[in-house]
Amino acid sequence: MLYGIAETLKKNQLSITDSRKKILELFMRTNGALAHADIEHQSGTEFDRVTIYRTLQTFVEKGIIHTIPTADNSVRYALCKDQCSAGKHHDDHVHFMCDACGTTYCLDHVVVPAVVLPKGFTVTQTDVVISGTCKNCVQ
Amino acid sequence: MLYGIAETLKKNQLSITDSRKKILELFMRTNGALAHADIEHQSGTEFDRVTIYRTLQTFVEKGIIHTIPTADNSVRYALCKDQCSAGKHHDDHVHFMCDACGTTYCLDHVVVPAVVLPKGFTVTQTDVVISGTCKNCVQ
DNA sequence: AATATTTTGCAACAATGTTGCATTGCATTA
DNA sequence: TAATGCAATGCAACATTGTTGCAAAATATT
Repeated sequence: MLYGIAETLKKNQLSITDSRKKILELFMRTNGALAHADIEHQSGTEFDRVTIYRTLQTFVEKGIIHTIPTADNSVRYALCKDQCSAGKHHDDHVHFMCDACGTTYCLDHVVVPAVVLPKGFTVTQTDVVISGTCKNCVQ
Repeated sequence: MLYGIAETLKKNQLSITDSRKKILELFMRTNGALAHADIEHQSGTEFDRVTIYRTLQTFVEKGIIHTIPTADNSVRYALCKDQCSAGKHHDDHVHFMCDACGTTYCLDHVVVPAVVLPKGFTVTQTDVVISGTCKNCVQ
């Protein structure tokens, strides 16, 4: 992680509040992606559900985190790397979701191969979503 | 489309009912993918919401339709081609969702490039989700 | 046509997400 | 560092989406 918590919030012109610090910290401590429910549980009853929703929204808008499409259409969020900027997220991104444990990985070092589209289609974002068994769940 | 409506239902050992016929017909008439809401609107007040949910579930289980992961995590369904079988869906699939009109296309003829994963990861399904502007929305 | 099986609709509920508004907390400036 | 302005929070209420149990209706089977 290149920036600290307070630093990241300041850089994005966000007030430094307890909920934002805690939620951002949670993302920085977590290797994979988080669902809203994960955050709600892990932060206890400390914050209102609405605050968590709004915080996640804000983080997405600022390009601090991004949403991950999953095969089961559950909403998950993960920290963005540097190439993310507000509004415009990663153009290429491989995500892996384990069918067994549900952990979602950002495989940033895996190269997304170029896809050739029919004429008339313009690409703004390519997501590769892989489901399967992760290294911790293979026996 | 290779099979007719009644034929498809029979083949999958499903009773032929009004809701199933109507919903399957809707999918066959539609080029892109459908969200639950689309189906609810297009079939009017004819069927109960619950019936639509259950019909979609059944179709997914039988391999008649499949769900499509989208960048905005909305749930969409589309007809499966022949290679789909119950439980085991397409291994490779490119979907395109237009940011402008929301239409979701199954680009079956577009080849999904192989992705090399780190050791210990086993793949069961690869989805490529592309967002952008479709051929009807480019000016 | 009669019976067995499946599917449907209703009601109730659970989970997820959104909005408005008063209160609280943060940041700014003097 | 105290006072002020602005932004974020919590609460309540609501909207949407999805699920479950069960009696009634429709379909399939004999």
